[in-house]
Amino acid sequence: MFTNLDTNPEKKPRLLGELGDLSHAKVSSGEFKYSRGSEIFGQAEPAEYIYQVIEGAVRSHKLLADGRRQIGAFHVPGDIFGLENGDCHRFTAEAIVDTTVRLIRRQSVERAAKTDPAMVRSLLTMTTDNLQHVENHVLLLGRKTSQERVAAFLLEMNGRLTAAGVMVLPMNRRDIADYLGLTIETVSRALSEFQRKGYLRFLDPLQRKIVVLNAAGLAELDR
Amino acid sequence: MFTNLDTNPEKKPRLLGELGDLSHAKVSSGEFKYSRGSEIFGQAEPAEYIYQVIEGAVRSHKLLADGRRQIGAFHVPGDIFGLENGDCHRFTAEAIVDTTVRLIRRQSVERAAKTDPAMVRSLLTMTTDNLQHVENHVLLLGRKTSQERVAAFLLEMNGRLTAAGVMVLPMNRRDIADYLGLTIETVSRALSEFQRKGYLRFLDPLQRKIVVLNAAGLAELDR
DNA sequence: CGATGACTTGAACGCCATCAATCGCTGTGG
DNA sequence: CCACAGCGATTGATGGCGTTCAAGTCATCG
Repeated sequence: MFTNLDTNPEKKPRLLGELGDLSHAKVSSGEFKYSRGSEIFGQAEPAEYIYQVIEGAVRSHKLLADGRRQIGAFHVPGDIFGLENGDCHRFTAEAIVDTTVRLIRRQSVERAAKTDPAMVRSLLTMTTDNLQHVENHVLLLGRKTSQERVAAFLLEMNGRLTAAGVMVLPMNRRDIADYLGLTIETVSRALSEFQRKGYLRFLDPLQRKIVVLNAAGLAELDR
Repeated sequence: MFTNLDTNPEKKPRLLGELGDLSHAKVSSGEFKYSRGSEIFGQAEPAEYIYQVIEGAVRSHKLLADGRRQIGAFHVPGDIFGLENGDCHRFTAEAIVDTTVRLIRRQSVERAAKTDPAMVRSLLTMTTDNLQHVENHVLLLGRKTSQERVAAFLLEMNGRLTAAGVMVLPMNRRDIADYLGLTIETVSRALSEFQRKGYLRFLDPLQRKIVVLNAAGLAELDR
């Protein structure tokens, strides 16, 4: 699954390259800031823009009628989100911390796609990457134990937001729990267990700054 | 989620239309039969073909090292599966019953896509539909109770393979359980419970032929 | 300071998994 | 034809993993 065990991988993933495709073309784009906790778009709203995180972090989620929440993905700098083929957003997106995003008018992408086949290709590639992530998440949610889930989460985030050997999580335990289909207590217990095993170390009292000491050990647990 | 409550919907979903796009174009295709239980392609194998179910049923799954299985989707007549953007299959696909599929050389689709922008569009639409299904499944696996999962499954299948008011499930309880992230016993208990409530009726001793008597009741449970 | 929010830790509960027995049907061979 | 094995499914008993409920700690902020 998330087999990226590097402690210091390339910062910007290929999606930035993809947006390169979008941005150099004749598509209009601008920037916008969202403060911590604010909604960027809501589920079932018409999709007017496509977004790319410049700074900060975003979560995309679905809600059940009684408030149960499932987070589908976290978006960190470089990631594109809110890309829809249909007319409406299928998730609600919120800024986890103060966040700057680039906005691209969906209409202008559509227009560009009409004349530029490479653009449609690009959209297809991004959608497929997205699909692949969600498919792996289905396996995690359907069949993995709580420890395996938390280990997988750490490995995923370790690959995506580690700098100078330290991973700084922008999201709280509730967000993690709702991403992994668990409760905050279970997430907390798994993290404590990993610490006791010497797989990781916390650098701050809030325990959001994490050094992974034994990625192979975590990968062993994930499997 | 799966809000199709019709007991007798259009047999062939839009995907057939999509493949229409594929088949009328200059892409080579043929037919092939797989017997019950046989593998159509394996995870991580190079993707040489794209498939459409003509008759029968197919399951796509991922495995963990110790044998735990997660079924990502069931494919019934009209459905396309095995469509990859990358080089390799991300699931293993097996025939649930004796099954006839149409094979389309992936290469010929790729070639057609180079010259025909509508073809890429078509691929994008199919991938997006796929993505949407998996996104809903993530919510189900992450946050729904066992009864809600089974109810959602029944409603989904009711929309896809009901004829003359009767839904005939091609898959056994193990397949259903591995699709819903449950055990066969839990699936069985939920179905018995629904029968007791008068939401459905079994027509055969194997309890694969089902008449849904109260789809609204099931939808209530799903939510 | 007292209040609040994020996180951890402990104890008890409950949903679903596990283990096991049984039922009904199918196919096979004496 | 019947005995019997085998498969798929249901049903019951029990147990465990993760949830729920409840403190408790620590840091921040008014």
